[in-house]
Amino acid sequence: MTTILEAAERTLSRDPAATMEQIAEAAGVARTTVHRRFATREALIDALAVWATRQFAAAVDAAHPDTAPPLVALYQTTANVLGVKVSWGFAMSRASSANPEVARVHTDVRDTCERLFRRAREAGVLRADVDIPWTRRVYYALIHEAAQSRDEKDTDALATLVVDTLLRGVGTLHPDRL
Amino acid sequence: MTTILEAAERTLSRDPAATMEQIAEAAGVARTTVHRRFATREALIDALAVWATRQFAAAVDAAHPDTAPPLVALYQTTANVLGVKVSWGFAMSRASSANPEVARVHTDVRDTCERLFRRAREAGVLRADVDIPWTRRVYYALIHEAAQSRDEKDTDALATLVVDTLLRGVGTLHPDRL
DNA sequence: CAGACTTGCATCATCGATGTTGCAAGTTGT
DNA sequence: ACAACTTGCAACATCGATGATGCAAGTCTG
Repeated sequence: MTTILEAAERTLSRDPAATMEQIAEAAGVARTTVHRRFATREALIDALAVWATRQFAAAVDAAHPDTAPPLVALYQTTANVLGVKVSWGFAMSRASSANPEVARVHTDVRDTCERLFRRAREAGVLRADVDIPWTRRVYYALIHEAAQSRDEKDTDALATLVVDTLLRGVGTLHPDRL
Repeated sequence: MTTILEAAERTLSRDPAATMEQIAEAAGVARTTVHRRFATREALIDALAVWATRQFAAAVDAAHPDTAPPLVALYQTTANVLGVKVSWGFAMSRASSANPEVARVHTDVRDTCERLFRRAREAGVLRADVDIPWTRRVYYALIHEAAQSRDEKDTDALATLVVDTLLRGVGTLHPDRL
């Protein structure tokens, strides 16, 4: 059951157009067996998205993004999300899914994320002039990029790298002086 | 001729799995006409990639990334590349193309980019401890993200945003103090 | 105007992926 | 050992996309 979902994730993250045959092969079962559990290809991808999205929601939740101090929350959320994203990269990329539960979680997380950044800005962690939606998009992009280096570093190191890069950038210029 | 390529870009950037039919429709011609110019779908995408890649190479070249002062080169390259990427986003995403010319340009640009960042680091524009490949990946991701906001801002404003975010991040923390 | 060329349209063949079903063999639980 | 369930396999039907072709109508050029 989850064997097939894991195989689908592995296969589809390499090639989003992979066939049911390839997925079945990766799972070590016959194609008809896959079809017995998931009537259509769409149903399979949907189930995959739901499965990963629940873990995503749990990961965000566990970081207390609305209550912990902004910097702590940011780091913790990043680490938790990276943990999920490394294993479920394809499934999590299906943010604009037809499935209402999946769509809901993603917009909720997006809102939570922007709330967190607003708190961070008010706390003086972010500069007063930064644009919140842009900040969120950059943050997502950094997480995505970091998740591609699954093999090189562990989740905590990656989270540090992401937060560090997001807050300080890579330059030497002092924030007040540019 | 370029009409079809432009239509293909428009259509495929919205849906990478779009059919020849949809592309033809977007170009305002019959599907058979498309097939007369481009024998196969693959050939069409290849031609599209080549076309965009040449503009990409020219855009990078025009910014003198190897000779201008690092910060100037970085800004100029960003602006030029954004100009191309906004119009040819799909075609430029085909970096790992089977076509040797396309592949060549992309690896060349990648190298040029890392050289530029190394120069910037030596000039003290980047911190001494930053990882060059990671910096480049973040830079690419920022450009990609900025290119999605085609409508909201002009290329120059986007380039400023990208370079600014890359160098300073969004936080208040002083680089030396974290 | 005449010839060369391009286009649209209708048609056809092919192919790969999807989804279904029946059956035999194997596994699991009692 | 027996019943219920699951799996693999083979076969089949269907569908959409791709690619090819012939022909008639239109455009452009000399």
